[in-house]
Amino acid sequence: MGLMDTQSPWLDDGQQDLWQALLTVVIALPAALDRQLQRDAGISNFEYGVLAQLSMADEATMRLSDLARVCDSTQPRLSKVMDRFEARDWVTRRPDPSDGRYTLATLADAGRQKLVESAPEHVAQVKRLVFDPLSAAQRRHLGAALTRIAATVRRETEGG
Amino acid sequence: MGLMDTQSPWLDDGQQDLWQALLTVVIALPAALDRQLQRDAGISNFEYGVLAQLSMADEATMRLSDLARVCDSTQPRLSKVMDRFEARDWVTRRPDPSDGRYTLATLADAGRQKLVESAPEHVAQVKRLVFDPLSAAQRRHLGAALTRIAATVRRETEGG
DNA sequence: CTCCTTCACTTGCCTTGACAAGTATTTTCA
DNA sequence: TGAAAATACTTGTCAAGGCAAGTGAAGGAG
Repeated sequence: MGLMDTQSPWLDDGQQDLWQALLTVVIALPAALDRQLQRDAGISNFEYGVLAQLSMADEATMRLSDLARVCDSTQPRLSKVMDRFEARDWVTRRPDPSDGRYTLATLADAGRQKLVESAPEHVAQVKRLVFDPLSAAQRRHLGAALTRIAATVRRETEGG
Repeated sequence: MGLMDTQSPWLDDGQQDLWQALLTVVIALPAALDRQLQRDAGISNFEYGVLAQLSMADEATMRLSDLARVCDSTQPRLSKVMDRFEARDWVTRRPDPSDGRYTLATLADAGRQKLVESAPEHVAQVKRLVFDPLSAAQRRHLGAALTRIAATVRRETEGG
């Protein structure tokens, strides 16, 4: 992480290849996930993530602000998704008894059922697109590198 | 790439970590790039990519359909961006003499100037967020893994 | 106790992007 | 040769998401 890393205003050839591949992945991968979920389950990748995160929480219940953070979402975006989910009885909302400013969201039975229905094909798609092309060693390396980048981007998003 | 890879309907713990990091990167990284470019240059990451791809082409000229493909874009999306660019004299459009169905886009001087102005801070941001956190070996591994995933996703997008 | 600030969430306006239909040009084939 | 199909791009319509302003609740100063 010396000076050279940020000094030259251009990327060298090897960096260009990495960068182009990363651009393709960050653009085309979410689109591919959205297509599969939209086709098979009628929900977006983001909506799936909201259901999945809620399902993993204690009592299947979270504060909306926490849910927004783990879903990499803004509050207005999550708010509108929760409107749709509540209309379909996939979740319930109620004020947090311990602090009326917070809102607690709980995954309802119909929402859990939707998630369980959607999961197998979605997980299979993730494995096809991300895990199957890689060896076990490549997966380890990829995980390590992405974890570092994700941490850096998170710092930038929150603090910067 | 044995049966186990696609058979079980769930991800194991190591896969979960990789997957969560990848989700963060594909969502938060484009957002961080957009913020920087919007703030410093008044353009989106996608618009920067269009200018950059055009600038690298022979004679700074490409068919719109080719440009859309290398930018991972649909045709309507690119069409509207070209409307804005043409209004600012950043590009010119004309029918391809060899086949009037194609449209050739050429980067104009003002467009190249905008790109050159915007590039240093943008490239620095890319280096900060993506390259600086990694060792040289990690960069090689990441590039190899992403190239494989990108190829798989591209096949899915085009053929599937 | 009252007012002000802070905090969490929601609402309204606007831009962006996707999909489908429309237009213009070239190719195909009877 | 002339109508039909294919190709490349543009336009129209609609939903999704970002930002700023609005609402309601909790803490703090006077």
